[in-house]
Order: sequence, then structure tokens, then C-alpha cells
Amino acid sequence: MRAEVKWILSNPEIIDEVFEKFVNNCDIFINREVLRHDYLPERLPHREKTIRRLAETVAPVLKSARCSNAFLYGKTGTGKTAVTKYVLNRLEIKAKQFEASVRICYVNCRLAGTKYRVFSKLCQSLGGHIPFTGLSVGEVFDRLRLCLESVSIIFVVVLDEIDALIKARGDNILYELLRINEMLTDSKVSLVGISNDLRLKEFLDSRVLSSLSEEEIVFKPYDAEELRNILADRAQLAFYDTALTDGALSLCAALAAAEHGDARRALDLLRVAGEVAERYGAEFIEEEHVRDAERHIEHNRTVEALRTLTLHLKLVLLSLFHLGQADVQRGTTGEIYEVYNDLCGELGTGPLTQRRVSTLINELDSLGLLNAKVISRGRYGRTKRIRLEVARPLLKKVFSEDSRVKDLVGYKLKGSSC
DNA sequence: CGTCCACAGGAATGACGGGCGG
DNA sequence: CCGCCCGTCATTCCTGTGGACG
Repeated sequence: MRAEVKWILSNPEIIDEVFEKFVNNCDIFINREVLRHDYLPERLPHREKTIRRLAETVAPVLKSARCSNAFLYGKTGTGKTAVTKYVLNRLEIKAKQFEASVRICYVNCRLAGTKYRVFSKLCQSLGGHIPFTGLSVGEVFDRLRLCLESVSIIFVVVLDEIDALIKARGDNILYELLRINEMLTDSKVSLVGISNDLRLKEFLDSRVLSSLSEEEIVFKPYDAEELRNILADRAQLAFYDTALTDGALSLCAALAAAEHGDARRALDLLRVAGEVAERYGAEFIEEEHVRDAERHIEHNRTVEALRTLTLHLKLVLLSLFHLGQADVQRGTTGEIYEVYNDLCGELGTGPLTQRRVSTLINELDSLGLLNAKVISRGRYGRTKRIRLEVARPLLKKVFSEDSRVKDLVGYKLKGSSC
């Protein structure tokens, strides 16, 4: 069964297509770029309502009035960033037409990482120069204020993934940005906050929350049918017309729908499935290629995560590895710390404190390499029950490539009291 | 019903490598 | 070169706590 995407081609087009296939030596892809999640498509299916709402929210900017702050939230891959960029790109174009002095700055807070770097990005987008370190945060903030005071503009600031910054450093940055308007006479700042975490509101001061969510837009997960449409849309641009089977398309949609309706995931699956099919020299992308892609993506992610761990994170994970037997792989903080101490001794490295190891365990948890759950064993105290989430052979293989820890992979536990 | 285990996890502080402007 | 500030990693000290045991 082929995808129902039908193209009617004129004769010269058919010839072109055949030649192009031959030149590119590829029967599958026309353009794989359109399946990357940073690709901004011409249209965003199933987001008409949110596009309208955001557009209505920012529209006053065209009359050089400050628009309401907006707070967008929804899980990953629900189109928040795409919708925002989509609307604001067009806003910028319209603003030029109407000669409204509008500046838009998009900052990804997770990538920026700190308040300093966020402020410095905002300054730079206004033409100010900020060294990447060396100034106090207050100084950078002042420069931002001066930049804004020297001109008369509406400055729309998009803070993507603010949840990452706020959870790490508090809502201080929002407070300062929301208050900057009080210090400005001609220019005005409007904020668009984007959060992946629905519970972010709990972390916010009530004053910050109320001014940030003057306008609140919730992004619901896509269901399987909607994902199908999105994928079909992109597939038209990405693949030759017969290259994608209907089954493969539906499977991508279904798998991503099961995982909280993540369009990003769906697109990744489709792209990798295409690459898998290409590698096999297959004529079409079929369901088995999607299954392959699923394993492939998962595998790559863990290997990459394992590889880039710091020494002590590796040691902690290795301790858990040694603690577990072939089938059961669990331990408590105390048990892990004991083994960890032994491993450090073996290496001649000074061990970190248990307090520190406890946070390392949490870091590994959020990386998905292990699963830690706080439990109480009553009389026998309160601890974390920790399970390894990595296949043992995989961990063994990746760690054996690291010269620092490779000798510890085959380490035998001393006095393993059974 | 209180105790007390084995930690959880917050807060304060410090060491360190780096860059700034003067 | 100095004095200052940055972000990161780590330590120290601390208060908090679910529930089995007595």
C-alpha cells in the first residue's frame, strides 16, 4: 500500500525526476532538510486557533503599542516554538510595511543557560556589544536598559524553554524583565514565555505569574490523526511521491502519539526511517524501517549520553552496574556509595561526598540512564531505590572505550555479602 | 503512639579557571 | 598586572521525613 499522496506529473517533470534520482543516487529523499525539527514549514496544520490567538495578542505592536505578555505552554513537540516563530516572522514583515518600530528577539534559555547570557543576547540583538564574560549581571542589565532608552521601539522578547532556566536559577530574570518597563519612557518590552513544563506556574512568584500570563495559550498534544496529517504534509516535500508507504506513515504517527503526541519525535522517526530504507537500498519506506529507526534513535541517544558523562558520573553508574546481577539491577544510595568508594580507591581518585553523589544520581535520573525513586523502609530508613535503565552490554561496551574506567568494567565486588 | 533509621535535599560557602576594564 | 566578577563543581552543615518497629 502506497501513501495516498498522488502527484500528477507532466512528461518533462517525469524525465527530470528520473534524472535527478539518478544523479543523486537516491530513490527516497528529495529534501531531507524539511524533516528536521528546526525547519519552519509554510503552514502548520492543526494550529490555526493558537496561531490566531497569538497573532491577536501581538497585533497591537503594529500600532506601536505594547502588547500583552504571553505565556505559552505545552509538552515538547506540540508546536510552541514553530507557532511563535511563524507568527513573529510575519509580524516583523508587517511591521516593516506599516513602519512600526518593532524589534523581536528570540532567545532559547536552555541554550543560553544563564541570566547573564540571556541579557547579553537581548543587548546584542539591539546592536549593543557585550563581552561574553567579565561584567556583572547588573551591568549587562543596565546596558540593555540604555540600549532601549536610546531608541523608541516595541521590543518583543521570546524566552523559549524558560522552565529550564527558572528551575535552575529561579524566576528572578522574569521579574527583572517584567519590571524594566517601569524604567523606560519611550520603548516598551513585551514578553513571550514558552515552557515545556506545565507545572512551571508553581515555581513562579504570584506577581510574576500574573503579569506574564496576561495571555495564556495552551498547546495540546497532537493525536495520531493530526500527526498523520503533519507528516503527510512534510513527506510531500521530503520524499519522492511513491517512496513512503501508508503503513510506515501511520506507524510513525502512532508511535509519536503514544509518546505524548510529540511532532518532533514523529518527524525524527520519519527522517531516520528514510535513511534506514536508503541504506538498505529499499524502494519504499516500510513499517520495518520505522521500527528500525525507533531502535536506532533510542540507541544513539543513550550511547551519546553515556559517552559524554564526566568521570564521577560514570563511576556512579558503574557502581550501580556492579551492584546488580544479570536480571535485577537495583540498589540504594548507600549501597552505591560504598561500591563507588571502592572504585575510587581502585583508581586512586579522591571520592566525592555522599551528598554530592546523591545529586549525581539525580542527574543520571534526569538523563534517563537510571531510575531513582524515593522510598521509605520504615525502621530501616528513607532512601532511593535505584534501577539501571541501560542495557548492561551497551554500558559495558561504551565504558570500555574510556581509558579511565575501562579496567573497572570487569571489576569484582569485594565482600559481596549475600 | 513515639522513635529513629538512612538517607533526601536546601543553603551557605569556597576553590578554581577564566575574562573583563582600567 | 590588579581587582573584580563570572559560572561550575564540590564540601559542609543542616533540617526534614515515611513508616516499621518496639
